[in-house]
Amino acid sequence: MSYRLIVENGRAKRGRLSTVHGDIETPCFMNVATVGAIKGAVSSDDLLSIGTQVVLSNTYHLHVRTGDELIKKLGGLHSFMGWKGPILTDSGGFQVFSLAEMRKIKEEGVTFQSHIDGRRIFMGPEESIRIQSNLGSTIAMAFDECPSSKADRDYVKQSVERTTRWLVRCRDELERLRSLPDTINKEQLLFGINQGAVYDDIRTEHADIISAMDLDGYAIGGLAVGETHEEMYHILDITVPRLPRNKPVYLMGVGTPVNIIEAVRRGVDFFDCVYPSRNGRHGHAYTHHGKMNLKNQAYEEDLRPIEEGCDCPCCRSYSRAYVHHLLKAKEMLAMRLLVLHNLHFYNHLMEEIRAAIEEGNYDEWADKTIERMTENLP
RNA sequence: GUGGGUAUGGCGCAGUUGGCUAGCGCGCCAGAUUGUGGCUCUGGAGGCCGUGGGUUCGAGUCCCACUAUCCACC
Repeated sequence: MSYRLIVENGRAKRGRLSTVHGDIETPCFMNVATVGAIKGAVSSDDLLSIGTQVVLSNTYHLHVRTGDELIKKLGGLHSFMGWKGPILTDSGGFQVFSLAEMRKIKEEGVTFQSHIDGRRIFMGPEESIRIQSNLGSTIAMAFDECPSSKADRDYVKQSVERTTRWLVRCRDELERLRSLPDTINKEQLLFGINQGAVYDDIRTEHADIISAMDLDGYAIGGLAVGETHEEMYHILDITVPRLPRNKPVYLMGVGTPVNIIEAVRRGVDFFDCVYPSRNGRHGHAYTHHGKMNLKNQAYEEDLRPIEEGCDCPCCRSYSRAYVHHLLKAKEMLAMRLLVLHNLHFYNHLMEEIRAAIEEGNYDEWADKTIERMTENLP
């Protein structure tokens, strides 16, 4: 279990994280499968054909529906969903704050109501890690609080301090569980999460504190939640250099292709975002020339593939006009084809990013690619 | 044929006792969406109110005729 830096190009890193479920070439985009499935009728087999390296599932969602204990009993998440590669599980912290109602935050953890059936659930660091251990994911995320980007300074400060105390408890609990005989993944990794909203000093101080804990990786959370792109890039500029250079860095929930290219430039290794899958379900396709809305009338008679030269399962066989028709007819196949195209696009974008770093011309490649992506589509 | 009902944007409907630029849902045309509730939100286009006449300062609204359509009866 190790992260190795292969090539550096400015702050951009080309690395490899070796895990029990295989190597992850970084920078890497994790494909979001919240409840153990990519939404849009995409199977684990499909993922092999579109270059997926890592799947991301969610602690909160799997706990409130189906249940982590049942999944453990059935052999763990990997065998349950038929995916042999790495899985990262998000801790549920974000969902507790974004989905659940009537939550009460205390030092021990958070009491909230399930968005499924309204029942009261308590989740703290130990509960989150126990669930993630039951799921047997490759990488577990620390249980954190994601304060609103509009939260005032005093609140953010005390929230971040609590998140740090929760991180210590997460680490201790994972260490305890890893040594138990019936634990599914005894090599489970733990990433800590940096918070601090848009307050520079809280961000950097917190980065320093968690860096000293020698975790398997570090995430930056609480970004892309309402602040501007400039604010987000600024937080990366001041935070990433405080995190260990020889550990993977994960920017949570980000983002657009341009966001990712810019964040790699600032030293980020891991990404995840619902855009390719959610926007795919809603009719949007990502390309090297920007995002297109296939529902638009402009594509009604367009027999070209979504992107010339793309070898995804959609572009190989179907036209924009056909996808447009499927969307109008509300056929499930439209969602499936667009999600496959978008994830293929993201996964292969990361390949291009890795190649550019290896070739030593990342900045130049990034500028040129961003320019192309912000053109207006035909 | 007789009696009754209904005619308002593509579809389904609201429109007070006649009173300002005639509304709503769906659809259509666009735009948002960043650690996912197969959503949601925000804009926009589109109507000589079935036709013709009348009453009135003023008619989608009241009156007459016609046309179309629905229901019941013969």
